[in-house]
Amino acid sequence: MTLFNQILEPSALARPSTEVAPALIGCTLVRQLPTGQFLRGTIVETEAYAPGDPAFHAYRRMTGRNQVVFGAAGRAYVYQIYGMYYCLNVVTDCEGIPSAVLIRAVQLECLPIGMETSRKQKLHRLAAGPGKLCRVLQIDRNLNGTVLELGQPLWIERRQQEVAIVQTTRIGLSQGVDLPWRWYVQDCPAVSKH
DNA sequence: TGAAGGATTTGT
DNA sequence: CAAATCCTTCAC
Repeated sequence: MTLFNQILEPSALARPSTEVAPALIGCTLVRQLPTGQFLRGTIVETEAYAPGDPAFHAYRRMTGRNQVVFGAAGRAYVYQIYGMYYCLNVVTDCEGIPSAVLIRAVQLECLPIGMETSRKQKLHRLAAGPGKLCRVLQIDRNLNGTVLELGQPLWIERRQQEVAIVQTTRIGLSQGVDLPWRWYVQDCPAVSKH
């Protein structure tokens, strides 16, 4: 029996974020907790952030917070937002080119252990949004800079089936609002906003 | 050293 | 529509 699907080859992420973002739709995000428990979800919504993009944290210059997105592809960029949530990005493109893909929503495969009694929420809404996703997968700043590969706390597995993808503008921004750099699975109930 | 504001979420 | 909540960034 196969325990894991084939992980993404590193070269799949070493491309511009606007190519990687739609390519990640349908892939599986895997989180291994310190307890050893695996949490798995299908990526159903992404956004691209690229050089010259005024909405990007790396728009102006390298800082302590954003330095990981200037590095090589294949690491996690995790930052805190509004003092209480975290957002998970996948660093893409080549070293020296700030570039990342925000993972906005995943469809969880099953309810995490211990959540049965805590909340009566619909499974497909538990990770519908970048902040909710990090909350349920227990992703915080400790995972910033983590290499996304098998055996690490986070990794990504290749898409098994084709899905219908919709491309639109990004959400929640004050700048770069017209760039069509958001992708999501058509008619998917786990997407943050349809 | 301080102030402004944010790639969000939730409840009113 | 506003609060929650705190870190990052930029200005002085």
